[in-house]
Amino acid sequence: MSNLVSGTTLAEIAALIGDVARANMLSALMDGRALSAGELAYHAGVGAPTTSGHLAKLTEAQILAVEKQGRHRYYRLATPAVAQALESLMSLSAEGPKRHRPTGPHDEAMRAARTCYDHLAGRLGVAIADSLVARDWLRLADGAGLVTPEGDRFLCEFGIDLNRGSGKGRTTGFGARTGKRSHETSARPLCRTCLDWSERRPHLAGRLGAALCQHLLQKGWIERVKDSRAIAVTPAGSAGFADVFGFVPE
Amino acid sequence: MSNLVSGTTLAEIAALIGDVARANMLSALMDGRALSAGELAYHAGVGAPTTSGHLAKLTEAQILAVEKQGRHRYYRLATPAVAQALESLMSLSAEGPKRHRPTGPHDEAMRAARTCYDHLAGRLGVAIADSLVARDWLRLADGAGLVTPEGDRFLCEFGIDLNRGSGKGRTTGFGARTGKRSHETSARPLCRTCLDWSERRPHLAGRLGAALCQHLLQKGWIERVKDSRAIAVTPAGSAGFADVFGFVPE
DNA sequence: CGAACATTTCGCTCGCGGCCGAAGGATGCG
DNA sequence: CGCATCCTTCGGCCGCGAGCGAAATGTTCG
Repeated sequence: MSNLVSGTTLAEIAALIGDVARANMLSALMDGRALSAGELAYHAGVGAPTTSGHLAKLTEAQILAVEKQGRHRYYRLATPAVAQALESLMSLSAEGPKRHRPTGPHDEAMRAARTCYDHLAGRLGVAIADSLVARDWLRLADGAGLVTPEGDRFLCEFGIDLNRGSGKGRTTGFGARTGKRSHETSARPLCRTCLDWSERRPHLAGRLGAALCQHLLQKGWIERVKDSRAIAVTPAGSAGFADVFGFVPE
Repeated sequence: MSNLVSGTTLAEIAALIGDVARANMLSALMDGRALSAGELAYHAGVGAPTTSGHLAKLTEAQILAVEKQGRHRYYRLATPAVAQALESLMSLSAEGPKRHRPTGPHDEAMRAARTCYDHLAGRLGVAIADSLVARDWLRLADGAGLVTPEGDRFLCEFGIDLNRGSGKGRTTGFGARTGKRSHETSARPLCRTCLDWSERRPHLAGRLGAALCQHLLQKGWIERVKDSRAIAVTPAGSAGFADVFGFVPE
């Protein structure tokens, strides 16, 4: 055999994700928040001891980070790169026409709108991306997005300033580090797109995606659904999306 | 438990990758070429029957595509999305400072320069990206890259026209499909970056990355190393890189 | 056609790893 | 303090699936 190193490490990391219990935990953590071991046990559908073992492995592999708070231990995805890897795996799994997924009611809510780590996904996320593109505020190509000057102006008015720290710099994290000319590097705001696993179309990720999601939550247009990654559009949001983005979010 | 669907499907796909033999096969296929079942058996380090079973599973899951040619069966990664997912998993596995990897000689060649599906990675890939950024021909931010007008001019002179089909449109594949305004969408060439698993720094992927790799091969500056994803820089390449990109490729 | 080769199917073994119950820290609260 | 809660460690059970050898299928030659 030839390249041992990449094969085994790839297998190690994938095997950690490739267990139903652990995958359920990771899915639950995909909304970017931290959950306690007990909550994760519930999501995974296994007992506490089993959960503990899984979490130890995932933490050891730096897939999760842990923060102890009193007698609870809160686990979260260690880095944005982890979220990105998980998302790309999920889009793969949607590939085959295969057997139809049961599509429970809970599932349907997720398809409509959900968070994907720090940004919006589902039909809502795709619709927002489409809207920005249709207005020529954003141009997508090759897995990346470029905010046009008009788009930048709109976002500014809307309350998002990409050139400042609105997204808290949590994303992949270059741009500031690449050269010593960080001020110049992001002269034109960029963003990353992310292939939506339910819609099979791109939605907005990266700094822009995170800033948008945060801003919409803050504006009260959308809100998190308890105990789920699903997102609900408020009445104010319905009006707002129609008015500003030109679509009615179902 | 909450979201069954995403968890189980995520686990299914990850478990397929999370086996040493299969991961080795996938790693071997990461150079974008198609390999026969026999060759894959060799790379995986297992016997022919075992290999056959693995390949059947991977094909069934649409991770691989198969093409029969005579008495051989050639397998390749089914889509660019698969390559992207694998790459993101590999960058994850490099995260931990953990135990030092053995770093065999073969491995060292891969770290110096290798192909990553359809583009260049390793120190060479990173150096090219750095060079383009340093000359302000390319700006990186947020996992995406933007070719500046000067950069576009340089690439054109160099023999790469991003606005035409130099990359054969094999990448993630938006841009042409998103709106009906494909001609306008790529008014300013974009590209995707890819976090190098050995260097922990971004290199160029997407259309630009693929076009560059292809062009450098064609120019004879680099060539594939037999039976490996490693890439060797030719004498012509050494001179060329120093001349055009301003660095000596070791 | 028959020999050589590539790949698959079948039947089997065996070891890794997920799972739980019980017991052992750790932390908070009255 | 003493009890309740949250989490972990330990020991043991058990099933899934990777692996191989032998034989079947298919394909290219001479």
